[in-house]
Amino acid sequence: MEDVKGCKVDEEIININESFKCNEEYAIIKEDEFESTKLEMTGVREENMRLKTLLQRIEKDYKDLQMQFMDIFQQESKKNNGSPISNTNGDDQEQELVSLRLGTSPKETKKENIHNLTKIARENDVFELGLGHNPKRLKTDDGALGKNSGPDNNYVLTGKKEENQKWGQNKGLKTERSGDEELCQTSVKRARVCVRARCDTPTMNDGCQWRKYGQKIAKGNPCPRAYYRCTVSPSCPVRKQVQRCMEDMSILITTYEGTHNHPLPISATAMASTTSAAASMLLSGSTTSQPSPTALNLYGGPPTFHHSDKQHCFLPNSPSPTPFSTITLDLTTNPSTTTHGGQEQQYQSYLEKFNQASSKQALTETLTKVITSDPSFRSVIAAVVSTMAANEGAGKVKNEMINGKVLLSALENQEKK
DNA sequence: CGCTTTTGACCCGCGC
DNA sequence: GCGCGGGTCAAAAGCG
Repeated sequence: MEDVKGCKVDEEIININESFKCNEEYAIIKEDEFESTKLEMTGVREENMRLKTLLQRIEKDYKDLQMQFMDIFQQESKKNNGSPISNTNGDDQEQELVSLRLGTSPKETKKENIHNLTKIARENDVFELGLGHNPKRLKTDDGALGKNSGPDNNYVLTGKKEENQKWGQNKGLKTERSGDEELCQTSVKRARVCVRARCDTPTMNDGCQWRKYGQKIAKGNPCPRAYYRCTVSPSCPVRKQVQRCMEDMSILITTYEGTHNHPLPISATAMASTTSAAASMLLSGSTTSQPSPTALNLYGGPPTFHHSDKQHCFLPNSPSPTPFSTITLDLTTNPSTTTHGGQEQQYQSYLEKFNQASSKQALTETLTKVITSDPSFRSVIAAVVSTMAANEGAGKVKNEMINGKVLLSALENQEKK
């Protein structure tokens, strides 16, 4: 009996010893992991510091440019005060001002622009989150990029007409605005950003919330065209149209129009900033009086320009000129391109390629304007940096670092040029 | 119950 | 003036 008990005790001792050994080994492994994580974190921290420094430099440059612009603007104002301002000059000036801000309507008064610039300068100290979002716009029209349908919209329109003004083609709608404003309205070039991407789902997940409000079978394409509204904010004028490409059903063509008048979730910022930048490039880069569709192939090769071909982009294909300018961002030629999974990376790569493509088109000037004036770019960086600050996990930090790196390298490249 | 989607009707501009 | 096509509305249906 005693022997049996002794055996059991021995067995238990052996078991305990073994488990102790296991724990010891486990502890050693964990310690190694901890050490390597610590090293990784140190690296990430160093990278973080480097990026912060770079960001500060960019911000400083931005401020300098802002100051220079303000100086020039003030000098111009003084000149104009000395002599009677002709309408043409005034308009030119407005246009110039407008071209320095993404999504700003020429209808904004000079005073408002000064006000906005001052605000931008002030905001340099505090980053704002949210892309393509510009709640501070005071008097804007709605619909195309840079427009807002807020309560201070001074259109006197009702129901459908108002709706048409927001999204439609603005065909001869009569408003009670002054002649001056009407003149501006007719000269406004509206931008639509058409994104072509391979996608096997009904819509591309761009991070934003959309509500479907209509569907139509468009002539020449058996696939129905779906109409979506942004539902993040009830007053948001942004809409998108989604349709499958007739030639390649795996390609989804998404056309965005309008600017979000509310903060966007971070997941939506990549697409919002890209479409915003693309639209800005189109609006300020185009010198033709007639809006001409432009296509950018973002995955290498020379950028493909094509005309308003409904096979590629289902935009209004009436032969008469419309107030819309169109830029097509083609994501379809990259063999690795798929939606979902690596969507975030895709957008980031997309941003980088967008920069490259832009330079290829000798639009560096425009892009520089975008970089220096576009709150969206600042917001992208802001979003990345604040996420880095907020996220404690090393993995998340690393991901955001990658995102930040892509954006910052794009900015660096642009600066070098 | 509230939100979203569906879908036929409607409006509007344009060409003939 | 009429028909066509694009875009939107809004009631009904669907869904969680």
